[in-house]
Amino acid sequence: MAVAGQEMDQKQAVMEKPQAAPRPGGRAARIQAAVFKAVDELKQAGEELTVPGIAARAGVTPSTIYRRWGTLTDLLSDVAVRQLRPDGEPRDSGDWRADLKGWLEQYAEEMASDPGRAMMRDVLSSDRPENACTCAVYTGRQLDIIRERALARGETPPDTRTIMDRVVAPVIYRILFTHEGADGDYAAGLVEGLLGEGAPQPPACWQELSPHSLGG
Amino acid sequence: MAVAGQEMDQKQAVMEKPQAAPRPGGRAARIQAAVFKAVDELKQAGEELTVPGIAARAGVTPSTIYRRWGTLTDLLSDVAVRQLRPDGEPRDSGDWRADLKGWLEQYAEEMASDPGRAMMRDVLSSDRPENACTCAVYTGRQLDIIRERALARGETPPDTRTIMDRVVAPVIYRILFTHEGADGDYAAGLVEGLLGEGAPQPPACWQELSPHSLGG
DNA sequence: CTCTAAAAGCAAATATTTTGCTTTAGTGGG
DNA sequence: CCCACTAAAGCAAAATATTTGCTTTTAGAG
Repeated sequence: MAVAGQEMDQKQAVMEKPQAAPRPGGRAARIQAAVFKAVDELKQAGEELTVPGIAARAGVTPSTIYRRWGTLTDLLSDVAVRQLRPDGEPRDSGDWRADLKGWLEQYAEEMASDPGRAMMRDVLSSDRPENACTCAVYTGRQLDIIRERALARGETPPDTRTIMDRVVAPVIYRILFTHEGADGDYAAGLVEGLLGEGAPQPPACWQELSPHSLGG
Repeated sequence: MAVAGQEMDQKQAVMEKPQAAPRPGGRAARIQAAVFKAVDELKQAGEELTVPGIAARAGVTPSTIYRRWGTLTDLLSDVAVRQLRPDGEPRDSGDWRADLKGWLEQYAEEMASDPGRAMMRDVLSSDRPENACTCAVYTGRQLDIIRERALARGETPPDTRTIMDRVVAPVIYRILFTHEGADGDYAAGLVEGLLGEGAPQPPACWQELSPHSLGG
């Protein structure tokens, strides 16, 4: 029983448990795919999304899910990041401002939609900071693309961090915290304001506090 | 049994079920307080926060909690908003930039702390948009105070919406999505950049995608 | 081909959530 | 002040979900 102690230690030192992608191509991957698909389908169907339900649909036993993901929340978080991955590059219109406006408008619309909100919530609800971070990385990459093209054309776009701060962050904040959409005008206004002054639309939600549960 | 139909209808038309504060001052309020206190205490103690556990500590039956709040998530959301209520006014230093920097630095630190993150997560995880909205309102009010004072002194601060977009949103986005803190320099940089150009610190988190669950 | 270890299946044990019914506590009318 | 009424709490049984110990399968290494 105590045969290969040192070798074990070496192995453990090297291994870095990559959460949910152990032996790529094998059974693990198949099951992961089945589970993700099951979640997608149940979401589509408007079903209730319970672990037993997902397991049944995936043809898998619940304990498999519990052991791999821990909680429903974490599973949904993983599913959401996957769905948030951008499917293509931002359109190239020959001008970075236009590119950015176009991209942002679509991005804002997606994120403000009910499924978009749900995905963000799922990502943020789990205790997996990597997932939230991945979302930001995806966004940053899209912006980088717009930016690289601009630089190649000799334009001088602000750096990605600035765009995140000035344009992405306000849109997301608005969606998450004010329950307002972030419509085209608002988005365009943010882009206009990117360099120098800019104060577009007024807010709305913060007129009245819900008395709700604030009593004490 | 069908005696007072019309009167019933009138009553129902007037009532607007205010989620969790029904007959103020009575039993309902006492129980709400007991439950909130129980949650606080268990959080303090680092306990696990289950509905049965909270119910036990509050001296209440679990079904009471389930019927009033629906889910643990919603209860925690309510608790979190209460804790996020600001305890005082921002300091008055005689200059709005300084006020804002001071306030923001403290705000960012609070929100970036583990309890702060947990509270934001709790608020955003529930399907109670009012709660998230309330957070934004609280923040807006603090900013309004700084701003009103500035106006009274004859200064010309940007409007609250702009401050939210340019200063609050980036800080929160950073905390939620990049798992970085938002330190004093970063915050100060945002305030400096409020009018005109400004591009402080570099990011960090978005160097590498976690391979985790992005396989397919 | 065999051996090993990680991961899946299975089923029993726990824990949680939901639900129907009963009891209690505020509220308004007499 | 007492009574009737209603909303909410308590209780306990039923339904669900989660955890856990053990067995079986499977992919990969020798």
